[in-house]
Amino acid sequence: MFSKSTEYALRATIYIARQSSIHKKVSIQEIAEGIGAPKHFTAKILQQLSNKNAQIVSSISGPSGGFYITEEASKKPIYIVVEAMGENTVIESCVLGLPNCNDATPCSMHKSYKGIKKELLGMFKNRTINEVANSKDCLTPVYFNRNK
Amino acid sequence: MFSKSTEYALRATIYIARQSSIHKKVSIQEIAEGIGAPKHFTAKILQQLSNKNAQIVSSISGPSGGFYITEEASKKPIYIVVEAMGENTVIESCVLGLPNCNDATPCSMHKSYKGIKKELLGMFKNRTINEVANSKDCLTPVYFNRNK
DNA sequence: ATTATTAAAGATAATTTTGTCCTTAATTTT
DNA sequence: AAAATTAAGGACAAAATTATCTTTAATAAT
Repeated sequence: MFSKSTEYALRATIYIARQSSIHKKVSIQEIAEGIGAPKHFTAKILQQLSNKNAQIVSSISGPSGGFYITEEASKKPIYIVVEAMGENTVIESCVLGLPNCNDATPCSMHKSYKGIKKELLGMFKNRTINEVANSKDCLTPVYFNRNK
Repeated sequence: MFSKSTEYALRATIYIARQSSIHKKVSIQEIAEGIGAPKHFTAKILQQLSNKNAQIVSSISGPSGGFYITEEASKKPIYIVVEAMGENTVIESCVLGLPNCNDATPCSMHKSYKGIKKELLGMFKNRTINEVANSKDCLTPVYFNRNK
């Protein structure tokens, strides 16, 4: 569904948010290992998530530094991560990739996809980063990288 | 959601099915123009859809030749197109891309995504190629490439 | 038979995505 | 102040995806 970049972005955000909720900052090293993603590639993604436009994750250099997410940011919908990675179109556009598909001039799948798209969008827009990160639905202690 | 290849594959299949339902064969040229995809790339995709494993579209070389879909094939679910392109995982796997995510060891989004995934899968598995191609939901005479 | 038309197949190229490496800057600890 | 630790940023490389081009094979019409 999403690109690797966006998958990593979501996983990283959730990982950091979990640690931040117990007031822990985490290093790129730890994040990368925790989410099962290449270290330097993870670094690049974290830059995108922390830049001026996105401001989803925060960071501090130097020893005892690392990444964290403010309480304010963690109250925003998880959707902003997808948006920051520029992949909100994945959820919002036509299944057949038609640029001119809409309610007025629908493609063959438009009607059946419309409701699903709405739910999909809701899944990202109606749940905050914090809610997702600390979801009770996910009972396992370590979320990612279990098979390492 | 899907790669360009799969989008083109779905569009091409629908386009051919529509023409086949009025007993018309169509050339690569016509298909490519009709769906708004590069000609030679479309040809490659049609090869994938017509090969021994897939057998979704049929073709005949030479003048008055072209592509068509048999009545039998058009009764199969549109899902087989996605499958032939090797992208059924897009619909069937974890949103976060975790290989070990399942009901027993769910990721943070698993529960909320589960129902959506089921609907998404149903959209492709419960509708035949013919149903999608000749859907009454789509009223516009030309499905694709309207802005050319 | 020859020519024209069409798909099949293979080679190559461009672009995008993914991944790695190295240097620099910031910050803390000693 | 010096050393150590961490993120930031830029350059580069590998792989995958998307796109193009050329030749060959099949088939029909002339």
